[in-house]
Amino acid sequence: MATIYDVSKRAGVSTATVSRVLNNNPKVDPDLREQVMLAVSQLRYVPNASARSLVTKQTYRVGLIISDITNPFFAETARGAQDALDDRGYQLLLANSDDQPQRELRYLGTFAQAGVDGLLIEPAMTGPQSVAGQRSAQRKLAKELEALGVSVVSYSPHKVAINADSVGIDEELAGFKATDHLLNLGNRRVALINGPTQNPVGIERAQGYRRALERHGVPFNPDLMISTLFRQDEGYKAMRSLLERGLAPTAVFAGDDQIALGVLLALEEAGLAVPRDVAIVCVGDAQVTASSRPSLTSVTVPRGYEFGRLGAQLLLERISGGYTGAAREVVLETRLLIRDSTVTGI
Amino acid sequence: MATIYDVSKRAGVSTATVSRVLNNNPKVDPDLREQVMLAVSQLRYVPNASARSLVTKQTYRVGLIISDITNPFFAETARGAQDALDDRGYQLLLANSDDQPQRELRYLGTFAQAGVDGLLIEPAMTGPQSVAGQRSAQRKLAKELEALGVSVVSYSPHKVAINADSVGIDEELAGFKATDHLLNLGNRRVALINGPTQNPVGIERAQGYRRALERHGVPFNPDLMISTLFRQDEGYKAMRSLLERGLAPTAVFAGDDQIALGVLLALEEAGLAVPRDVAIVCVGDAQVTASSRPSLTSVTVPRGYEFGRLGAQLLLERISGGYTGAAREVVLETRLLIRDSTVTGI
DNA sequence: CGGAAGTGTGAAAGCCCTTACTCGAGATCG
DNA sequence: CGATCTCGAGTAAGGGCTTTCACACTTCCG
Repeated sequence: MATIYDVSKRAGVSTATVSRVLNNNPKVDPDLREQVMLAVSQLRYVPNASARSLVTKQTYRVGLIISDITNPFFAETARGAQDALDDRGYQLLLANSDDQPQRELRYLGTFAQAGVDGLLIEPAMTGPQSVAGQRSAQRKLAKELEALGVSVVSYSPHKVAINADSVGIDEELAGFKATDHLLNLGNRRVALINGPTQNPVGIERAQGYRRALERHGVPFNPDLMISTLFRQDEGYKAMRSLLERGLAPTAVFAGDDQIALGVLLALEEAGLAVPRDVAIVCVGDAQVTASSRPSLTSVTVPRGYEFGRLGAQLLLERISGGYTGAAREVVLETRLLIRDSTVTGI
Repeated sequence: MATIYDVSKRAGVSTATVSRVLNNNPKVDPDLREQVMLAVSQLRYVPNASARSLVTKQTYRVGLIISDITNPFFAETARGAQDALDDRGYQLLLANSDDQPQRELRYLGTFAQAGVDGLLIEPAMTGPQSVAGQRSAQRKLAKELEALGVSVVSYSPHKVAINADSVGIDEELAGFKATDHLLNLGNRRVALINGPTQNPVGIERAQGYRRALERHGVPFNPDLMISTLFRQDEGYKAMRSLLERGLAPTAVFAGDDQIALGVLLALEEAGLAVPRDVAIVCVGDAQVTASSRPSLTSVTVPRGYEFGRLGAQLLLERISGGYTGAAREVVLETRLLIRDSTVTGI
């Protein structure tokens, strides 16, 4: 591997000049610049990123911590983030927390050591402070995040650390809209099959669910609320368990589109018609919910791609020093799309 | 940020000793070791990865170049790879090539500069040498790969560079099996809706398709072969275009499960029954193809997760010097699963 | 035409680690 | 008990790059 020294010798200049050329410093004689470029290409010289980072304190690397890349939403998030980062020459490091706080913390450490310039994080453990145990976990994360000393953008409606921007949707409202729709259609036995109990997104959607029930004067029935994972197979299992326990609801609010897909499968298997026997609403992606059969009524979330892209952009602004103000909270809009899983024949 | 020097001062030892402690060098007095550890935690010291890499020439970073993380198969691949790497303290850098050779090459450069220890790559442009234009592209990739000088594992049945291991399936055979099944059922107008023309996987599946046609004495009809992307929306469009042009086949071999899902949608929309009017086979994931309605007959590929995990393991063996031999080719088995999209009432 | 100001270049320090190599002290042996 | 060996710890030399600072050379103005 050729070094900057080799290049400088070949081009007959100092390493300082080579460095200037490589960094597009304008104060370099065009002739010399050309000589240097020539030497660079002849030697197939590639600057050593470690050495460079050592002095500049910049790594051009950003960490992304999500629960699971296998979830299509996060795959899109990753894609959006990567595209945005790539435009500016940044690289993306991937980590899957599986929604486990300790894994999240571990990756935080790993990234700290690797020296990332910034961090995109979908926090596993921040939630409204009212929830038991959440508070200390949240504090811990915030502390770590601040100790890290890098820019942070979180995919959560909550401030995860001082000066950490966030992009998300109003999860509580989404949950409310979904449940409200089912109740408006006359349903009274409305089940909620949700993500993990400690997941902030799940928690808030559940709060919206309960607010809607209250609003409509329907008592909350704990038996009808199941916490599982945001995955198709888990949604399937949860719905089956409801049916097997003789708790069949007239409507299901599925925590996300993956769960809804599983619910659909379980109902079909049980010979129940959607929406005649059981109606389904979920919070999820417009495309995904449109292409299932029957199509799913959903409170649509902007595509994961948008989340990724936007988050990365906010992050880059902070990294580059383009923005140094207080934490920004970007709240994207959701919309109720009524489709075949709640109302037929539209 | 504290440095190793700060730690050494506080612990009353030399930086060398601190370094030894940090790297678990056994030749350190237990007392000193403890003092050092204490100082480390008091100062919240985190070693600088750049400085370390600069001297050790190791980055503990591995690059993954795939066409698109948004494809569930590759999301799983990424997950599998990340899990395997994580076990050994390695990090994963993500890049999406979109199957474009020039993007692939660009990322190769980026990774070279960033200094990865190894590379996992799903090559966009290597294919059988008989295909026009492929050969030079293939050479170029191989050359770059070798110039990079890092260990490489490719997700392709072809040797992508000297000493590059690979893990994949026999794509040609998969294509053959799928098409053969359709022909055995009596179909004669069998369409192929495939991935990009320059994609090696697509190319080979297409070769299997043609071999099966030949075997059954069915002439190849170029009109029935469409190249698109391995995506649901693209599969949908392709099927629609076939129908609109009055080229409706009696059976479709979909290049992958995503395409198949799109085809299914288009057929349903056109009021065509599957499999009565049109049968469908695809190469794809056992779960995905099982959960569509109707379920999809498919030549099942091992889960992306396995690919990811296996590839990463091979790579780590090479990186650590545990294996230094010739290129290994891991060919995973495929199996034809007959389901509702070709035969009803089983 | 002398001095001030401006310009492009190079020398060298320093970023934070790892790792020969050196050295002193204690253990071992004849 | 002195010579030899062991072993743990420290010294110092880099690893490849950026950047400050000083320096030589032009250019410009009074």
